[in-house]
Amino acid sequence: MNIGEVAERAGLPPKTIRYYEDIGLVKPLRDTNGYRAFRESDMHKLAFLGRARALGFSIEDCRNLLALWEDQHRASADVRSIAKDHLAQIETKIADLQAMRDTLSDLVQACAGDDRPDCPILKTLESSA
Amino acid sequence: MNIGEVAERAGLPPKTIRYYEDIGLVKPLRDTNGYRAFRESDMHKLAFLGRARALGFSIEDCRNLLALWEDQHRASADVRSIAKDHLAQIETKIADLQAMRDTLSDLVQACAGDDRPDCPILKTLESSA
DNA sequence: TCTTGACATTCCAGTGGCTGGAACCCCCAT
DNA sequence: ATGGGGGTTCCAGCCACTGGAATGTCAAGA
Repeated sequence: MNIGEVAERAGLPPKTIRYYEDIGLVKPLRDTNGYRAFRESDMHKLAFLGRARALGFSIEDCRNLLALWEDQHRASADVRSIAKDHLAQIETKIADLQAMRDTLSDLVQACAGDDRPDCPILKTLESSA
Repeated sequence: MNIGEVAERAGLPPKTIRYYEDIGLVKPLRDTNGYRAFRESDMHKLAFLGRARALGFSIEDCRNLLALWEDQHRASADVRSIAKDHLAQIETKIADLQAMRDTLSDLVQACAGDDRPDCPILKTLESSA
């Protein structure tokens, strides 16, 4: 399988796949012409990576998840722990963003948005958000 | 005012302030010894930037907000428009993160997290999230 | 006066996770 | 032979810093 087909099937851009090889996440074989030759197993790994990345896992998390996935003797606790940590980070991010949103939303509400210079948004940025 | 004091008062690391000068957001004077000499006005700009960044505005947004702030004849509509666009992006990010959180939360719930290899998290990553 | 230590300076490199682009090679159909 | 659509490599850039090295400056204490 060439990179184009894998890209199609895994739903990842070829560039990303090359990058993943670069950083050692997949190790496709090579045809005599130098083209990457992906096995089914490479495809599955890439699809796995695509899904993990879509859930926001970092590349390093993905690397670890992949290793656990391939390890028959893994403990599900290890997987769960990675996911839980990640979940906590996401919760934090959501909370941060919600705080921003609330503030911003108030400010946008309060601003007339006309052609006059008077602006509560700038006033707030000027001194204490 | 030296960079250390400004950093303290504006709540930004010295490195960040140097960076902001690099990209032209502030233009402090220089003492004869080569040290940056910040005026009160530089300090206020930096504090403004710190608050805008804390609300998640991009550097380019900050640049524009700063220009509007300094423009006596600005229209508040221009400020509001930047804030509204940014707000919309934040809403999108929140929604994305919430979707991730929901999925992850379900998966973490479903995973026993013991020493056995059976793991619904990996199963999901293996085929369709 | 000398030294120490806390400041300051510049410049280069790295972070994460790609993405764009240039310059080139390969293969198949016309 | 030619054209087009693959593939390859490598280098650079994105964003917003951050770390670190090598060096310079200043004020206070022995």
